Amino acid sequence: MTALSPMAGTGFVTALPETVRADLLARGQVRSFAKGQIIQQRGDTAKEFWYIESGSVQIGRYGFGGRLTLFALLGAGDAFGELAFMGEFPRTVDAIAGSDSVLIRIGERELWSLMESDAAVTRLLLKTMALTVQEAFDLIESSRNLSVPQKLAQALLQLSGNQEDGTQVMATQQDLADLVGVSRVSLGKAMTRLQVAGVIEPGYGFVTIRDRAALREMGAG
Amino acid sequence: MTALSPMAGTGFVTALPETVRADLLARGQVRSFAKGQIIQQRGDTAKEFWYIESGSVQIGRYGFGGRLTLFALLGAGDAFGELAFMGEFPRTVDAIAGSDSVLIRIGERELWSLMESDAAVTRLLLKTMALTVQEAFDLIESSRNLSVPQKLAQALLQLSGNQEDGTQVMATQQDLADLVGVSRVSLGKAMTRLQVAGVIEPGYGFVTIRDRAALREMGAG
DNA sequence: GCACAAATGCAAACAAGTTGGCATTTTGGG
DNA sequence: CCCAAAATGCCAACTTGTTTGCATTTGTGC
Repeated sequence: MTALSPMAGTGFVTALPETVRADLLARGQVRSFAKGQIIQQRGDTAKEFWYIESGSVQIGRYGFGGRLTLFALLGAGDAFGELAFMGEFPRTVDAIAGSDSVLIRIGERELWSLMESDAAVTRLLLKTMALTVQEAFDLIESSRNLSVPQKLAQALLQLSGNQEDGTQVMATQQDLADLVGVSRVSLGKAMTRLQVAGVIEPGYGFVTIRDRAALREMGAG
Repeated sequence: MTALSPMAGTGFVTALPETVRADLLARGQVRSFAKGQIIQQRGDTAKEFWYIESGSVQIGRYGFGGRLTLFALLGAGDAFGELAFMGEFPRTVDAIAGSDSVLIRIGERELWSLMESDAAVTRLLLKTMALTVQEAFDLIESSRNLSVPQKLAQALLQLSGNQEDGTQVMATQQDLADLVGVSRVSLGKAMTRLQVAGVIEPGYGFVTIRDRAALREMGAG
């Protein structure tokens, strides 16, 4: 049911005051995307800002030889697209619908006008981006210093958000492998290790979180 | 002579209009740091913003077992500290003087007031942070998909800024290893490979860039 | 110029992940 | 209910990088 991410939970939109949030979403347009459909591509000059109403979105880059580097798996309540918007350069990441999804598209004009009318929006945007940088640093640090099981534990922790034990994280082993940055084989092995430790239970296209506390334990040094 | 970085060159301060820049620096206080001295530490609640007048600064994290993960080697003209400032959370990275350095400290109040008096400053800050995120993503992508020689080539390219061939990058192999995220042994091997290819010339505490074009070539896929 | 610290070079044993290939299981659509 | 596609399990050879330890070179301060 859940599909959040290492970069999710910054919750820019959900952190907005309710009136502003409603205003923003009211100005947006609803768009549907089928699983696997491309929402944005590297090089696109469009500057929309997206809010995920339902479904999930993969943020990453298709590289050399079809190789995929995922930076985040976003879920309902998350937003993305602020980078090209703020940075004033073309999109530098691809976004693909991870499942059938409904997004709300907020145009450049709408967001700018909102920023001008409410300073809190700007400040929140800055804060959100600062958090994104920190999380990117976390990703780099763990990718360098942790073992695959540890990285998997961390990824699963964040993917499962703050849900209680028993939640299912909807992601295939390939998804997780692309996210963690290892081969499917290595990810499978790590999965088995977490399973025998009793902290997770692998499924077909999902993973059941059995023991978040233990998972947190394993993810640390 | 040069000591820039993977995250440098965003040049927030230097990109400011000259009058604004002078104003900002005038409001700051000059501070000197000896090589190896700690400028800021994880967990610090201070929110200063720093501008590097001369010298170099290492941005990273000391982890488990004294292990160091470097995110950037900054040089004169670079600025840092905007993350804790914007994000409103304690420092999440350590900053250490890589050599004897002179920094200009800009307090929280000064930066806020400047942001309020000039909207361009805010916009530039947003743009700078967006760039930082992109560069962090680049780091993640290359750390996953490139070989050590390729990563070293990229690091050296950025460390050497836009200087012409023949510049020296002031960094030890250990520095570069921490930056690239590999052991010193592996870095040494990669160094040798770039050397026999004729693109660089290793020194004692520095590396001479012989052929930037070829270096760029090697850094790509 | 000498002593000592810092930086580099090197080598073998070891650890971790990748690749490529194939078998098996599960799911969902007709 | 069956079939094709998707997802998972597994294996062996291979590649890459780490670790440990020590030798050598280079620079610096007295």
